Amino acid sequence: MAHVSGGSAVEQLSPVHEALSDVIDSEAFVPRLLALLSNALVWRESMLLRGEFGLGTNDWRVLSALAVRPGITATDVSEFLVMNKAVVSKAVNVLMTRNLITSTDGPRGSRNLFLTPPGVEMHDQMLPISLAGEDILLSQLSPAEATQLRVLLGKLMAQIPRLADETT
Amino acid sequence: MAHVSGGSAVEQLSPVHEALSDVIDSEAFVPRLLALLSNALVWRESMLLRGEFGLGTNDWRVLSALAVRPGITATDVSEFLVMNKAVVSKAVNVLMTRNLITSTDGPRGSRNLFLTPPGVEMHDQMLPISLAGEDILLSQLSPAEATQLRVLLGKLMAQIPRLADETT
DNA sequence: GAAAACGTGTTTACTTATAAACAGCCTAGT
DNA sequence: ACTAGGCTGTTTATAAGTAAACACGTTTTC
Repeated sequence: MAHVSGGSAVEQLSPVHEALSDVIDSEAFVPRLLALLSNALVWRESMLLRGEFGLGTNDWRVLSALAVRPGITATDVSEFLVMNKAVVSKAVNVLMTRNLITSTDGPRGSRNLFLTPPGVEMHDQMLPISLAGEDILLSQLSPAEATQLRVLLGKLMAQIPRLADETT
Repeated sequence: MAHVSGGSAVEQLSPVHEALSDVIDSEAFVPRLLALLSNALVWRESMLLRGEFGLGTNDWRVLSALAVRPGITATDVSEFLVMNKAVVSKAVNVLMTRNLITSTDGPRGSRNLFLTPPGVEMHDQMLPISLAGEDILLSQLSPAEATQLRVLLGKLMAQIPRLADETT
């Protein structure tokens, strides 16, 4: 082991601490697994959508929201997708410019958003790409396992409010 | 339903398309669940660590890597944590400035990184916060379920290379 | 009916992430 | 020895995300 110059250093933690912190970056630490999986999915989707359609993941998310909930407002999209208002605003701008969505004036200065026919076409082309991500990820799971995974993740989702509470 | 002004719009997709795209933002779509869970965890950890110690999640990640692998280089940390080189470089800078880590000169102009005693102390204070995130998330799972979750996520992890391959 | 409060969406300033270019150093080959 | 290439880690430029401030119009409230 190299000589330590310019200050004291610790080359070995106590066994207890090492055992604990070993977990953090191991394959057993769920938060790390979730982060790596999510990052890989987003990265893939971003690459494919940008490359083939010149749209970002946020644009795609908004487009997909309007496919399911035609006529909702930007604020609704923001809540529905758990997405920042500014991000939605920019995505709406992009989609408007490319004539993929239109809007009608709603109450209180709001605007109801709709897909245009080209928007529907674009949506139909993007959707399979997005769905394929899940297919690839789950391809080694049996149907029963896939179901169980969703059940377990659902239970985890229920704990999100407790994570947020802790910071207050 | 409001009148559509300034262009044609589509208020309703075909049943087939609607049924498909409905999945994307539903509780059954695994990529979305993973993203929401991961974001919530990172958000919580970021808030707590920044608030209590003035360090970001990247600083913490690097610190934890050095606790498990004392003496590794910045490049090693980058690979170990699947983290951008630039991010590691900045984190190392922060940690150096605060005397939480030291370095010794290694081969080829590399530097071996070590925790200092204050770094170990900081690590011991931060670790429980990080571990608590997982505890909260898994708190409604039985031990058997928790194990199964890790197994399933492990199978998903094995598919990450296939996600990356698709973009080439 | 004027003033305050609210809800809409946009803009701004700031932070963070990403990838490519870069400079320095060592090694290897000729 | 001297050049070419391959490492290290840093810097830079660009893109993306975040939160607060903002402007505008519409309700309320007195």
